[in-house]
Amino acid sequence: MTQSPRVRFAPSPTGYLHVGGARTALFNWLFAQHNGGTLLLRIEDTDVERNRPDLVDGILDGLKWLGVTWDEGPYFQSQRLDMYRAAAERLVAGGAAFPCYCKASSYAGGDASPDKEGEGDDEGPKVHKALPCACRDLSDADRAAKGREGIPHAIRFRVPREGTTSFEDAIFGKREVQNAEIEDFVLLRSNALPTYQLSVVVDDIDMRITHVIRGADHLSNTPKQTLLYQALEAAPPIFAHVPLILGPDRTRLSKRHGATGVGAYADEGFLPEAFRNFLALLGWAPGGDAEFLRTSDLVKQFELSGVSRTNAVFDRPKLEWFNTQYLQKLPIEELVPYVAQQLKRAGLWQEAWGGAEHGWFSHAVDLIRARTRLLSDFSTAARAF
RNA sequence: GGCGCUAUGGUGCAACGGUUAGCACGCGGCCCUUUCAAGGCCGAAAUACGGGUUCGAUUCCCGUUAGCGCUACCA
Repeated sequence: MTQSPRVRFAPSPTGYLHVGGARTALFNWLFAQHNGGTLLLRIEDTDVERNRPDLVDGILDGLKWLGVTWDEGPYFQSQRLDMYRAAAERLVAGGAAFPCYCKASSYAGGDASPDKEGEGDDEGPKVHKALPCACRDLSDADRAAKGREGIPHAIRFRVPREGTTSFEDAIFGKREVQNAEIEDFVLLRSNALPTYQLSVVVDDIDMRITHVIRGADHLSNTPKQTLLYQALEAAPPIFAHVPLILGPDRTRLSKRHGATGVGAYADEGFLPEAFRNFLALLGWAPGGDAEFLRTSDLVKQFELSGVSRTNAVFDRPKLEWFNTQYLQKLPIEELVPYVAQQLKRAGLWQEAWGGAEHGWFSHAVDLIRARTRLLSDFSTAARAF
């Protein structure tokens, strides 16, 4: 029986809501809207080092500006720690995970670069080979001894040494990897805080998520999560990894590329709907040549099958073109509120324009819009009055 | 280094074995306009490379190259 889908957007508060996150949020929202599903918002704040609680409001504001509304949450992983610890204990008890007493910096089980000895691996971590550390096969007595010594430990997943793990991705198709390629990843850090792999799976199971729509940077780690679903005896959701958004130099979009937080676009005077239209077309197409798609069209036509597998470059000129189009074509009564808001922010607003002179005001907006590209252009024009 | 993903003009997409390879942004030119935008018309510009499979490959397979991702007690 197919019940209505449940999806989630799960940002971590380590920065503002950037363009890539905004598009992931938009796709989740469009998917939920199109299918009559539910969108939950979950804050993944388990990394105490990088986590900045003060950034959460900014992310929520960004989503609100974007027009991405959620039905449940926000949930905070930092308030659900007991659940992750219980899951980790369950896995250890069942033999699917084990305590690891290695120091974080000297763990020998990763499969990172086994490059040549001698050449300056300066501050670089130890050379790794895909071999499990000894902790994996410690006897109960040895573990008890380590425990008595008070040696801190992390909990690692016991990845099968043989066989393969596979999952189905709605965008990339069937994926299969050799288990031997997967290291015994950490579930619970020695400070008892969960890693992404553990918390994301525990939450997605608990929150009954049916479709995990997220950035393709998570594609390679999905087998680990598949293994966790199996160990936790839960059915995995349908995964849908969307390609990444790159800067003009084809590297991952970052602060170096200028404004990457959606708040900056709001400040500059972009219309949310134009931004949505532009963003939706970065990695997705309805199948034909149609481009000017109002949000209602986007909702109507959005399908995971139309999502591309190729990374896309963020093209600002095109975003500006979309904005100009919306500025010209939006029904005047839809545009006026945005202009009013813009003028208020610029301190140029006059109360009468919202009351007695409303008719005149909207007529003026209609005349001026023809030569504007950004909402902020109205401020420039308004100073003339 | 290992593993994986991807590959159509500068950019975003369409074409999911058979098209003169289409649309849009941007760029150039012309028209319109007192000017600037918007709009209209025209133009330059692409299937990364090499092998296969096939009557026929942008499309399917293999290799090369390039880019990206993962390989953290980040997410």
